[in-house]
Amino acid sequence: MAVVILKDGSRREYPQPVTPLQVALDLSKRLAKETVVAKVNGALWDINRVMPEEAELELLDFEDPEARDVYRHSTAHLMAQAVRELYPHVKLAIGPAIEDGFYYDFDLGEPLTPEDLGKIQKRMEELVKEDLPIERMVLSREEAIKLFADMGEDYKVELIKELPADAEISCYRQGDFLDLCAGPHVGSTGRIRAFQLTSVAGAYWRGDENNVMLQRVYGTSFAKQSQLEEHLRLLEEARKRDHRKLGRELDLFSINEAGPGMPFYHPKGVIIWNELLKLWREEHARDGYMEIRTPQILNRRLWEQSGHWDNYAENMYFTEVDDTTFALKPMNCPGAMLWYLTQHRSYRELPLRTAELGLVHRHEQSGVLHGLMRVRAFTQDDAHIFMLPSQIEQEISGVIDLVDRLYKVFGLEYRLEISTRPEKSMGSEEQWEIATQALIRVLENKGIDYKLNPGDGAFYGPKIDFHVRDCLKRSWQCATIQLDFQMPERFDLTYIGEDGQKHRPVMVHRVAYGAIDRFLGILIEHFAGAFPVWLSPVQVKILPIADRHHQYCKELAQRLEAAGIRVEVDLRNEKIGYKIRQAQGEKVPYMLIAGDKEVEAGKAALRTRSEGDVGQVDIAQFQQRVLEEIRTRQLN
RNA sequence: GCUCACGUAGCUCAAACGGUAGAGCGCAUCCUUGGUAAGGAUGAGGUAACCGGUUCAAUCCCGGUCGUGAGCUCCA
Repeated sequence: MAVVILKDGSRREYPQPVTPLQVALDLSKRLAKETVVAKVNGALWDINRVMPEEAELELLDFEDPEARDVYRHSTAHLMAQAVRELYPHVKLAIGPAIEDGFYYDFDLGEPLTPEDLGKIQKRMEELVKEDLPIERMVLSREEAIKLFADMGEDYKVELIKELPADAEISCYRQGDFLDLCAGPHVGSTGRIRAFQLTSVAGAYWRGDENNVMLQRVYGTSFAKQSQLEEHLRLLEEARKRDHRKLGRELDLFSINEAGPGMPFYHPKGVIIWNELLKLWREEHARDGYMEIRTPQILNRRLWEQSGHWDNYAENMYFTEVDDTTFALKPMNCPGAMLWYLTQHRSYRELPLRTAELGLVHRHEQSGVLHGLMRVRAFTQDDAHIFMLPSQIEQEISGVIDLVDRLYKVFGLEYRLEISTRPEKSMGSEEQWEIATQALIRVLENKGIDYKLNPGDGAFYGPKIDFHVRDCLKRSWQCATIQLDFQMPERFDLTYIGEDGQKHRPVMVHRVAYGAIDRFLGILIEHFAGAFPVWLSPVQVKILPIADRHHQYCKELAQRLEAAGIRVEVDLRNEKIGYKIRQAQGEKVPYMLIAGDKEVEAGKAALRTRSEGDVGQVDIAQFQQRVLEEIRTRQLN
C-alpha cells in the first residue's frame, strides 16, 4: 500500500509504490505532458522514479524555476549525448543549467566551429524523436570510479573522487549514453521540445587558466517553440541595443586603439555626460555635499601610506619625473584624506560630505575591456563622508535615498547586496561586527530587500552594492557604499570631540552612478539610444521643405535655442522624406517641419520620434511643452 | 592575462585559389525645390592594423606585435 499526498492536501492510495508520472497520468493527460519534474517530500525527483510508500508530491512544470533548470540540464545531457556520438573521443566535463540556458564543457582536443554546432543540433533533434527514456541508477563509489575510468572519462573520475563521503552517487542513462549526474532529469529525450545551441567558447577546466582549455557550448531550451523564438528575438534586440554600436551610430563616443579602454567622448556624448552631472550636482547640493578636486598623479609615498602600493600596484600606472615615482590615481580616497588633513576638525562640523568627480586610471586586464562597461580610464562620482561613529546609520541611509532618487529619474531597477568580512582583511572583529550590523540595520529599518554576500566585502570594510540590470539581463554594479576603517587610521585622521580629546572619525566611500562612463553605457542600452528629451543631444530638429523656408527655420531655431532647447536645422538639399528618415535614425525626439503652410500660419508641423506626424502646432505652446519635459526630466 | 576567431574606404561588407582592390551607406559638387522613413548625376576617399619572413612578386602564405570580439579568469 502506497500513499501519495498531493499539494492540495488530497490523498491517493495505490496498491504499490508508483512514480510521479503515473500519478500525473491519473490526474490528467495534459498535466502528465507538462510536468517536467516532481518534488517528493520536498526534494526534486525524477518523474519516472518510484516514490517512497508515503510521499508528499508536487508536480512542477516549466514555469517553475527549479523545473526550468532541470529541463535545461537535461538539454545539456542531450547535447552531450549528441557530441559523444559525433566525436567519440570526447571527454565530458560539466554541463549545468545557467540563467537563460545551459552549457556543457567538452575536451575535444580541437575547437568547434559554428558549423559543428549545426551538426550537433541536428543530431539532438534526432535523439529527441527517438524519445529515449532517461533512467536513474545509483552506484557505489568504487563502481562509479571504475565505470568512468574504463570509459576514459578522466574529468568525471576526478569529480567522483571529490564527492563527499556520504554522497549518493548517481548516473543517468539515455540510450547507450551514460553520464554522472545528481539529477533529476526529465523522463525521456522526447520531452525536450524547443532548444537552440547559441555559441561556443573556450573555458578552463574548473575555471583555472593553468588547466586545459575546454570547448564550452552554450544553448538554451524552452517548453514551447514560441518561448524559444521570443527569447531569440530578445537576444537580437539586445544586440541592436549594444552601446558600442549605438555609441558609434549616434556619434557619442569612440575608443581608439591608441588608448585601449580609454574612451573619447564626442560632442553629443559630452552633452549627455554634462546633463548627468547637472542632475548629480543638484541632488548632491540638496544633501549638503561639498565638491572637491584632487590631483591626477601623486607621489609614490602617498600610495605607500594608503596601502595601494602593497595591495593595488599591479593595477596602477606609474611615471618617473625628477627621480621621483608618481602614480596615476586609481582611486580618489587618498586625495580626499589629504584634503581632510588640511585643517583641524571639530565634532561640530561632522559629518563632512565631500564629493569628487575623479578621473581614475586602472590597468585592467586586456581581456576584460568592453566598450564603456569595462574601461581603464573612467570618472567616478565619488564621495567621502567623514563622520562620528554615531552618525553611521543616518549617513548610510542618506546615501541610499540619494541613489534611489537618482536611479528613479532613469526608471532603472536595481537590487542591493551587503558584503561582509573577507578572509583577507584588516581591523578588529568588533569593528567589523558593528559596521556590518549598522549596514543591515539601515536596510531593515528602511524595509529594503537585500542579498547577503558573506566574505565578499572590501579588505577595509563591509559594503552595500547596488546592482542595475540592463536589457541583456546583465547585472552591473553601479552605486556602492563602503565603510572604511583603514584609511582614517593610515592617515591618522582625527577630530576634536566634545571632551577636547582627539578621536578617530568613521569614513565611507561611496559612488552613486559608479563610473559615469559605465552608467552612460547602461543608459544607451536601457533607452536603446532614444534618450528622454532632457538627455537627448539634439532635442528638436527643424526640417525645411524647400530652400525658401530656410530663413523661417533658422529664426525658429534661434527662438528655441534662446529658450534653452538644443536644436539643429537640416538645411541640406534633400527631400523632406529623406530628412525625416535621417532624423529618425538619430533618434531625435521632436522634428519640426516647415513649408509654405507653416510659414503662412507662423507655425510648424510636429513629428515625434515615437508617434510620427502629429500635425501643426503653435510654437509657443510647443516650446512650453518641451521646456516642461526637460525641467521635470520626463521619461519617454 | 589565457583560448579561439577576426582586423580591407568614416560606417556595413565584397572579391581575388599570390600579380597593389570593389559595392552600398555617408561625404562633396551639380541638377532638382520636392509635404512626413531613401529624387538623379558626377566626384573625392584605401601605405589592405603594424613589423619581419618566404617569393620574381604578399592585402592574400608563415611568424611576431598591437587592437577588436566571444568566453574564461580577475574586479581593492
